[in-house]
Amino acid sequence: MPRGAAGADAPPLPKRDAILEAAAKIFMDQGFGPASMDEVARLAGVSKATIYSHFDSKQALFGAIITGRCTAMIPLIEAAALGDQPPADALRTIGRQFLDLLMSQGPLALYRVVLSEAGRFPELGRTFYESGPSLVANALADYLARQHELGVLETPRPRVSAEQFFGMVLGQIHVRLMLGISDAAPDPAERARLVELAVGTFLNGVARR
Amino acid sequence: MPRGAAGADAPPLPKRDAILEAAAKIFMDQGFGPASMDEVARLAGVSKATIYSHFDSKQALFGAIITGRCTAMIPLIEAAALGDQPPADALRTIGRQFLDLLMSQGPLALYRVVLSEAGRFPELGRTFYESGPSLVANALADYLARQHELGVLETPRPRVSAEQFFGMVLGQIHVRLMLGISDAAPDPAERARLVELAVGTFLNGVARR
DNA sequence: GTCTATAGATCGATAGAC
DNA sequence: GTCTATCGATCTATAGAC
Repeated sequence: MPRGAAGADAPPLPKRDAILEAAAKIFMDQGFGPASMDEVARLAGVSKATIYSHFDSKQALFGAIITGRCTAMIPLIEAAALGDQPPADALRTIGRQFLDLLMSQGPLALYRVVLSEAGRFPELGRTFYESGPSLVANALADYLARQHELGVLETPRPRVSAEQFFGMVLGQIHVRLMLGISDAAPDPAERARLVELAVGTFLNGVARR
Repeated sequence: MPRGAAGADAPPLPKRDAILEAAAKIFMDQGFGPASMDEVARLAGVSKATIYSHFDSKQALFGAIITGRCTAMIPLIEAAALGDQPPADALRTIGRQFLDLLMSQGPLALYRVVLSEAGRFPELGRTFYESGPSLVANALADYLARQHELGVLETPRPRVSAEQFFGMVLGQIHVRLMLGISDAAPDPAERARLVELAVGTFLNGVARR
């Protein structure tokens, strides 16, 4: 793997970048098994031998692509700083961001591919989980722990409560989307109503009395 | 497909049954793509030509297997009759059953396979959803609608509330299991605590005041 | 580094004998 | 119905020329 980390901007290895871009598209569209190196070569405009001069194997190329996509999710999630907003505002904000993120094409396709290959590439499952679901749950858990200490909310197990809140917001939407059920995606207005209902029920449920 | 529906008991076609059993094991273990008809034939103790005399194609065999497994989930779910139990009991019961079902090997492997092939076999996604997640959500939604009419709970959108309750119970457990995260499965005592916490928060949240 | 050409293996599906 | 044997297509990976 020459040139481990290139400069900030930099198109220093045009063919290598072309391979990465083509492989990303094909792996994300088709998954590991059905994707063929011939097709990657054709889309990248290089020969198959060139691919194998940059990457050891199909598995290595796949791993590089998917790991990159997983870590690319991290900034999307870390942007959600809850600070010391009132609980209703904080939950509404992060709930809405969470729902929008989970319904967007990129993370959805990435989750699909990682799931399909979690057996063959166990470390990818952990990388995905820690770059996505775990990170967002930790962000909310930190907020809930603070509100618990402040005496505002009754959340003695903040990480569990955080997961339960996100589970509430999501309901079965993600399952329907993953299964390809038609009309599975609620429009923005309905999404707002779902988040509002979840926030209301959750806050009622964990309010200090 | 000879002998559309056999008699009640009946091992009338031993080779056909051997094929179905072997194919079920291999498809559930490996998924559609990686599974090979040679391996099915070997495990079933027949030749490949015999398989093709009973089933038109690999796709047809796969569809028969998966559809059968999906509809086999139905009795497991319809057993959950909530009747007119008090809300805390009803939610505790169905929440615990739901969590145990989602964590068991059979449905977990089936969900994994259906997800992987939802692109190739769109109708399987719908069959799975309607035999499993939708059925269990409807069962709880019916109960919540009744309690709403009785003035016990404030659940004007019972189907949404049902999905939100199940999402709460599950948290990120299913995601971790599907991704192969080690130590993803809570033991029975922790499972009981998680359900208890979800029931408490949810009922507090939707209680009529 | 990059190409063309191909080795070597696997797989779905079928032909033809019994 | 069931078998053996095989076709034809596809795939990963590499050898060898430039």
